[in-house]
Amino acid sequence: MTDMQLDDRKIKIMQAIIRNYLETGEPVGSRTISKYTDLNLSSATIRNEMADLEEMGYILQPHTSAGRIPSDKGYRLYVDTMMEKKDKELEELKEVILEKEDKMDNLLKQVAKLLAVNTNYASMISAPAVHKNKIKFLQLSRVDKNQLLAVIVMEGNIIKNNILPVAEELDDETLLKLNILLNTHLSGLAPEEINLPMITRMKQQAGIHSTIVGDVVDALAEGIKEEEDLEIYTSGANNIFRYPELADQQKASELINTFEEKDKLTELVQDSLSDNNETGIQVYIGNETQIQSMQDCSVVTATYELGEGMRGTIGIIGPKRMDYDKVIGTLKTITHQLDELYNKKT
Amino acid sequence: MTDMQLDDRKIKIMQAIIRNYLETGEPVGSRTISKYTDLNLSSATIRNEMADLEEMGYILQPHTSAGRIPSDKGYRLYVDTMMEKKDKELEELKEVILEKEDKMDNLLKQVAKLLAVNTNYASMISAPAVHKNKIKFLQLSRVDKNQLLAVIVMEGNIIKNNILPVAEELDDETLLKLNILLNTHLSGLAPEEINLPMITRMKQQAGIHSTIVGDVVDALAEGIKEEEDLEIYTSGANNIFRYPELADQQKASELINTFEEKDKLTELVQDSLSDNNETGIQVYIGNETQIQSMQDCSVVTATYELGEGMRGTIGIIGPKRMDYDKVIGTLKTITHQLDELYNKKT
DNA sequence: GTTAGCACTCAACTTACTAGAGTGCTAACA
DNA sequence: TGTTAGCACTCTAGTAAGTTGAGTGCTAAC
Repeated sequence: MTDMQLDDRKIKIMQAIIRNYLETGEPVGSRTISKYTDLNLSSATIRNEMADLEEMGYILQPHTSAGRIPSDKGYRLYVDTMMEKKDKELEELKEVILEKEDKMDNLLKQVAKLLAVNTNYASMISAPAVHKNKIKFLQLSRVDKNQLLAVIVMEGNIIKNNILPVAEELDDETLLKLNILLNTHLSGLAPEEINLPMITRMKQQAGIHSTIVGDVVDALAEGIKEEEDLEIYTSGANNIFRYPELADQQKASELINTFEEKDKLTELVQDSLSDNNETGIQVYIGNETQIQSMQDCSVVTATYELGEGMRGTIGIIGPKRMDYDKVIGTLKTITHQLDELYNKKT
Repeated sequence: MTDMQLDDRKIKIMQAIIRNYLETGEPVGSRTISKYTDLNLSSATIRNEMADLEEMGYILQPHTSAGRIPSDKGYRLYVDTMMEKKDKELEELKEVILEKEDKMDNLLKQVAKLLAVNTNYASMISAPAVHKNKIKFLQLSRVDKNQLLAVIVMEGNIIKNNILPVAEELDDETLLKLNILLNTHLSGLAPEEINLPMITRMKQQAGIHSTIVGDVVDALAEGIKEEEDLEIYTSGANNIFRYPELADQQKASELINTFEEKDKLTELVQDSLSDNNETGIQVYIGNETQIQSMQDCSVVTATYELGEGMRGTIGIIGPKRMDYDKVIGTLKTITHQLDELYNKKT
């Protein structure tokens, strides 16, 4: 009972079950395996082994007289230890992505779409978070009598704008002074390095215009906060209809909703960003995501990095029987491409 | 045959059929109508009338022994002539929207969501197109040795940024001069008013820095172009699962795809913007949209206007048997709210 | 340890039947 | 002439019963 071992034969059978199920989506029976593998065993023997595997929790039966399907534990085994890595089709995507947009959000949308189309699963991508990113340059300009424009350029040329209302009209000279003040104090810093004493000092130096300094700092803070509930783009939601196990009305509706609302996806992205394994790739099977509506899905995420401190997440959402090999390969490719793209541009 | 008239009684019956069908979504039979109306007619008489209405094309039978459902022509009749206008529930939404975000895209997303939640249909909203909008203010600043930042502020405080690479480093004075040059020539103009002679003149005045002037103009042009393939936000896509007539896999998949891809929606928005009827409200029933995947849907659109020349479209997408009264009411409310919001903010 | 054989199970499909809602038509009525 | 009662007919949706086939577990023999 408890001393059962995952010996070599069991592993081979397990592999055969999963491979077959990934392809067909149907429960697989003993007879199929008996032919599918090179073990030359009869279906009866396979049946015995399968009974063991079931007891061990790697496979389960939808109903008494059906074949077996992998359990979450079974998929996990497969992903962790049994998958073949293939490092091909790097080339295929190469050109597509490189010619792309310079605007960040368009690029991300394109990538999401590219992924969805290539894999036939749904995809998501989170905009890189910039909280560790440094301020490169600040500028206040007068838009009209009682409005100032504050432009903040961060490392990696991420730009934030804010319109600030002002009570008194400022002359050019004051504006210039304020700009110099702000830049000498703030540029080169990451937002999290800006502390209260620093702000107080700046306000002192700004004299009667201290409120403006306050406003600029607020604008900065807001820019950061905005970045923190990260922007997520999704694509290929309708791909879920390709997989009967996800396509019934109830599930489809909930899934579509999850893609649209995005707040659940944010959790997922946060999680994936925080967990630092060496490859940057993570696989969530079924309930491992903690997202109710994704019980019957698997999610594969990868972290990409543009320069220092700017990390985002790409993810593929599909049925549990997704083609993990291919998905992981594709994600690796794309993250490499993004790296390359960034290095070329700066 | 051909001399059949839509007399009073037929209209009343027609109305009863549609009302009933809007509520239930089931084909309605003669007996139901005979009770539903105050006409005090037997089901047999109603049957005769219904046969007429069918011949005239206002209703149809899904199959021989079922009741009747309205045809597109029937819905059209209803929307054009028979609908009760109700101008209520203006109040209910009032507060929700006013406290909202200052960032345009967030506002639009919120509005889309508000609509979807309130109506239980899918919604879309297009960002206001700015092509007629005037340039308020331009500014070039030096980010580092070989990069300039061009900020363009348009009327209504719409801001565009562009990073320009430059070959030679510019000193502060030249930069100031260029800024003055650009602002004196361009501010106050709508992008379409900027013509070639004007550009040439500016380049002349800029002397050796004429390439920069060219770059700025390009950046402007690009900003406009970007605005022209209009941004559209959607919400409530999963609401389609509430209506069995849209919820089967095939249709749902296509619809979800249409919402996601958005290019088809763009056509719709274009159309709705170009057609100027006095109310700004338009109803597309079934094939009137020309969008294949929306054959079984109706779309109601409304145009909103923020200041001069900045018009966008809001739309509700639902089943043909949508509650047209309510939808039109809600759209009117929202467009008013948007107007108000704009007036308050400027 | 492996396998052939057999009884058993159960979802999925087919077929036949029933109920009920609705129609069109005819004939009678006011 | 318009309205209505009545009736035969149609067609979907739902139910029940039977059939098929893939698959299992178990036993006994190799």
